[in-house]
Amino acid sequence: MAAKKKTQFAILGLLSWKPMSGYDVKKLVDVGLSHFWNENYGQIYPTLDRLVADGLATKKSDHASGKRRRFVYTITRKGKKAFRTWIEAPTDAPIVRNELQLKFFLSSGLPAIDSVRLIKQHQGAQRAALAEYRHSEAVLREALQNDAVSDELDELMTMTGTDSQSRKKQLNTFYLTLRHGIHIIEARLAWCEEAITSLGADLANTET
Amino acid sequence: MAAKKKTQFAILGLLSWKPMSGYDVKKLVDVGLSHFWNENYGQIYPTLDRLVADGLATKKSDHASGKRRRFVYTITRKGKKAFRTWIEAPTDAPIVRNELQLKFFLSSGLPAIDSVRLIKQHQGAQRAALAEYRHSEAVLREALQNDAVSDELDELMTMTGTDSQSRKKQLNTFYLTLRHGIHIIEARLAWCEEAITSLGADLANTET
DNA sequence: TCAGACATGTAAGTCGTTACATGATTCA
DNA sequence: TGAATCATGTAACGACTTACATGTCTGA
Repeated sequence: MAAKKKTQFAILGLLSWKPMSGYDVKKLVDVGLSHFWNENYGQIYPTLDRLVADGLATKKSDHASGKRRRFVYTITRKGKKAFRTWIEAPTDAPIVRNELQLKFFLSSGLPAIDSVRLIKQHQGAQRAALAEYRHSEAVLREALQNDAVSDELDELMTMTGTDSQSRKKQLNTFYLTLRHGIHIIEARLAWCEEAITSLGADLANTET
Repeated sequence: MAAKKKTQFAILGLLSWKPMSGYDVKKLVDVGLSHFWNENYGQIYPTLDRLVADGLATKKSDHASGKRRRFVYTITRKGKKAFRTWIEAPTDAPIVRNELQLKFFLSSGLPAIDSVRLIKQHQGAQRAALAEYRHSEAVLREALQNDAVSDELDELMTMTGTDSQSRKKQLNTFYLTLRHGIHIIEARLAWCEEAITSLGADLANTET
């Protein structure tokens, strides 16, 4: 029939940390999961309502005291159970749609110089991403070593609802998740170097 | 409104090598692009018809001489132009949906031992994939060095319609594409090691 | 003969993106 | 006062997956 409703579990997992709104969900996904996951409002709000319909979460208006209207979703016991079941179920292999690789593969009939141009653009984007990740890595590493979070991190920790006991564990999870992103980007950059060298040799052979 | 019709260009790119059927398209995608792309029949056949409707390809019955019924699609001049335009257009960043990373990130509230189990399963799957890739790598490397393709490869080269002049270039593209997959899998495995070590230290700290 | 590969297609349902629509609050 | 951020949602349109449906040919 159809796919696996992973959006539901992703949101359920975030709610298992702390009750939050659709807006909070979006922000946390963007900040914490962006290099291997993404969700958008068009998915999030309907999914939250569905979670409620399925009894996995409850919806409460948090509109009091002259504040903005805001709906906070809280995971139920049934929701926690469903989340645990999902965690323990077999995990699908990573799904990747890499347009650069697709273009590179398909453009084998074109001059090598075109492929090199393609790869160099990609290389630039990956280097920029790496620089950002390296910054976050430094911030997290410092927090882990000094056992004290910076202002920058404090907001994130508040959003996740982490209490002080589990803070270090949560930080380490963030750190390791980021390390995964760094490993992947470095792998892509290593490939760029290798491919450019290989195609450069081609160019030298055919053009001299 | 909606997404970018990359399936169309992926198929167009394959047709730019050689006229082929929907079945051929599926096989080539599975063999050559599987670690960074996938298509299925439910996409392929409608897309091929759409390509024809848009004047980017033509459809011919290849049903003669007691053979099976078979429809072969041929790229048109307009199709080639559209393909070139796509190649030269800005390339989207890779899109990844990594369920393992998602689970790992979300399960930070669970005991470290659960995370370790999760990662070890993933590690096993990645090791198996690496072994397969290593085999293909050896086959391709040999073909490149000896300038002679094995039987195993010959079928692939026939499918792609490569003539003898561009054969070496085509082989090198296959090789580099595969190298990308190997870089990525190695990065994932390196992360697994790192994460298990880190979580192992946690376990030692909290359980002794 | 019979399994496996060849070959084409549809139906149903979900996923996912983008644009649109609307409005409140905060802070410089 | 006006830009940025907070906040919620819908509509339209593809994209994507899976199961189903059907039939042929080849080679062990």
